[in-house]
Amino acid sequence: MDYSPCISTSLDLNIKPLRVLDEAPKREPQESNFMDLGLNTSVKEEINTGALVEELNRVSAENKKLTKMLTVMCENYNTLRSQVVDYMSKNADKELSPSKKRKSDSSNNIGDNNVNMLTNGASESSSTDEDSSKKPREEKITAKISRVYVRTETSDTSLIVKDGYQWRKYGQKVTRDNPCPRAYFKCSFAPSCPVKKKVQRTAEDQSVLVATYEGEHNHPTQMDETSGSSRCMAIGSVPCSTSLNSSGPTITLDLTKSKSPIDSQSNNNNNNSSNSNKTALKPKTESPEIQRFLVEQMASSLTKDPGFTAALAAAISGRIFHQNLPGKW
DNA sequence: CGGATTTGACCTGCGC
DNA sequence: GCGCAGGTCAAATCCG
Repeated sequence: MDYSPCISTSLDLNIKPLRVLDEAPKREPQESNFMDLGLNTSVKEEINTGALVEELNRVSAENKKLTKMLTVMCENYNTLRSQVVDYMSKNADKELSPSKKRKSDSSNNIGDNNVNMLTNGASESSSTDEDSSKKPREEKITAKISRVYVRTETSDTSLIVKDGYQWRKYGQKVTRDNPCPRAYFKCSFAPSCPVKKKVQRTAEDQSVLVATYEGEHNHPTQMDETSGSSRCMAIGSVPCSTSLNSSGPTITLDLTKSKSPIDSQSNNNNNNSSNSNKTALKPKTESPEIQRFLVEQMASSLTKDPGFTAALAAAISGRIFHQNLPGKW
């Protein structure tokens, strides 16, 4: 994942309404009052323009610097995340290879078993054949298996993984290799939906729930039902949702919240459209059109906000004003 | 009262 | 064939 190319971090501060650059000669009368230092108009304007250009260069250099810092941060985040993914994969292999595992089980977790975990959210997916021994052969082949790791509060004893679907618990069992009970769920949102889910805490870290999904939903999520086909509840204002559907996981980041991006992405599983081994845990990489749309939405939200534009105008004019006063800044 | 959850019994597949 | 373990069923129970 690479966030930096997705969104340009350069601020396109459209300060035209302020008329400080291209319309400096047409300054308002009151504007000249506080800068009248006895110089003639053309000299003053020259000085002001030069100062503005200088300031603009400075701000754009600062902007570049911040962009670079953000890129570095993203890279560091990616590196750390991949380390976590590796670590979890190793742990999952260990956990799922007891000596007396059933034949079908032990063969499942070799190979394309992508397991991921986020520190506080959910994650991941893969297509494995896990737990398929009970099913007829054709189901074994076609059933899509994915696994999601969800970190919960240790005090939270419920085996509930919120993923946008409605589940009905039909059984619970204590398994041999894990003292924590495993809960069995069926999708109850659509009566004909064949999807099943197993949820169990990991033996190593009981704050981590492992949800194993089996099959494909033949219906939309509840969120899809209530808000149309859009998986994002409000792209322009308060965007954030996570959901699963038959075509794969959907992650929408809520940029208005202070939580870390990690918290906002979850349930990145069920890449059912393909059986190939996927790199899990990617936030949904939208098409360039959608990315552009999101950026435009953000920009328009900001520019339409009178408070923001007023504050921006005040800040810029304030800095310009102060720069023309010696001893300040 | 109806839907969801719990839980013991039963079923099925696998290893020995 | 037997025993074990995981998965499912369904009656009992809970809860809003």
